Amino acid sequence: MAGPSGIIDPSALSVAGYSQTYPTTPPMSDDGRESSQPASEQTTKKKRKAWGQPVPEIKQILPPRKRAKTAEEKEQRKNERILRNRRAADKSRQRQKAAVAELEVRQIRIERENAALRELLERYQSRFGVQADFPIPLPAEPPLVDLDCASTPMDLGSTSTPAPFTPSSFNDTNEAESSQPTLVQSEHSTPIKNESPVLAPQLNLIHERPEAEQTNSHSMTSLPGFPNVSGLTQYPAVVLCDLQCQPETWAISLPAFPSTTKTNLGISYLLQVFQTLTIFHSFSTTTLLPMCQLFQILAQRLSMTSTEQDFSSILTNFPLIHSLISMPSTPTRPAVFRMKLLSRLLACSPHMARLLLTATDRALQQVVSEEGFATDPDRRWTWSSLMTIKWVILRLEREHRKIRRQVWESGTREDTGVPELKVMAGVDFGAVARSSQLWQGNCITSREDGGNSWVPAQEVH
DNA sequence: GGATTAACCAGCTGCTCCCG
DNA sequence: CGGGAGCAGCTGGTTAATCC
Repeated sequence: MAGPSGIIDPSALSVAGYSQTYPTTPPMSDDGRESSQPASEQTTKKKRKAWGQPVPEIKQILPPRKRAKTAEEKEQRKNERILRNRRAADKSRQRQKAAVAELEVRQIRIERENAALRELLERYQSRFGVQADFPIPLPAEPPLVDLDCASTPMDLGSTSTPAPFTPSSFNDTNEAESSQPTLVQSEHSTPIKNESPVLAPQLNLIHERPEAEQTNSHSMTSLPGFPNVSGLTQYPAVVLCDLQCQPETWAISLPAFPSTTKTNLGISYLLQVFQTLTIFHSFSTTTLLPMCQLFQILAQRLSMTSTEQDFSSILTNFPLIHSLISMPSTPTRPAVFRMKLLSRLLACSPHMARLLLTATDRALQQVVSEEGFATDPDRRWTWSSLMTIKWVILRLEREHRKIRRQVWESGTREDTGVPELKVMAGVDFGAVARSSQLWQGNCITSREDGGNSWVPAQEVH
């Protein structure tokens, strides 16, 4: 066998390893099958040698690439070739087995991951309900793609299950265009619903249409962490008014295979399914779970009982909050700053402004302390964005205090309604007014207790 | 010295044989 | 009968030998 340097390793050519396997006498002469062949057949069809023929011992080592001249050298080349070929065939089959084993392991792994993701999806659907046009997953036990039989991956999609997952939906240009973020102000009548492609349609908990509220009213209130208290418990959901996105943006369905192709599509199909599930899994872990966590915090009336744990969660999920409030411009859309979303977020809790300001400060420290701040345009944008958020929080909190004061004063006068103040653009007057009414009792109680548990954020800072 | 030729080589695969 | 293993043939790349 020729090594890397082209020198034949005599030990590699040794037939000692085969001496026990091969009989000393060729079986060809023993079984007589060779001799029983007609002469004409032997001449027309080349007869293979008997199985396990011994290879003669290598007498001399021929230099590599040196042409065999004599018959003896040619015979030796032939024998060397036989030995090399035996090893090569063995190696090839080992590789083949390893490849099959790897595919089997991969299949098991994908199936397990698929099951886990299905379970996760079911949990989300049981929590947030199922939207009619949201993709329905494949059956819990999808039929395995049998490459040997006539069934093709296409058959999987031809079941009665509607709208299976397909990554191809991500490539739908129309949908992609329709989901382009466009707005800054989060008004109801604006296409703001398209602004947050990072959010799943399952998060469309509170609809602005009464009928939609009725149909989905169970989704949020059925959660253990979302007590069914009208008013305050809706604020986290109200925040979501900004976050709604078109369900079709997230229509995930499995790729449609050309019906004519039947070979090797099973593995390709599995890989695509795996890719889709990975995308969904990433989305779940990076966005859905943090969002869910945030909403639970907001729903648990952190207004009066803000804890270190709440702050820790806000801090942990601050990048997500940041990305929802402020998005840099892209070649396809201008920069977005969701002022109204921030206003609604602050209206969720009297502590929210303080928590957000602290989280913003920490984020600012982190951005500035990292190396390359001055040269990295992305980091500079983050810094300016955080500074903007900080300034807006302070401005909004000032406006919110005006509104709260107005609400409380009108409440003490037992007026029938709260006259709308002239407030800064971007302030969600309604959300702040409603939250103020809800907190009023608690704050009064706190004051009566002689405590000073609630202090407006701006007074804290 | 460049072009051509043929041996060499590795890898793969269908066929066949052998064995448990 | 299924699986392991060897043989033969094929393919594509490399390289020594040969020719002009």
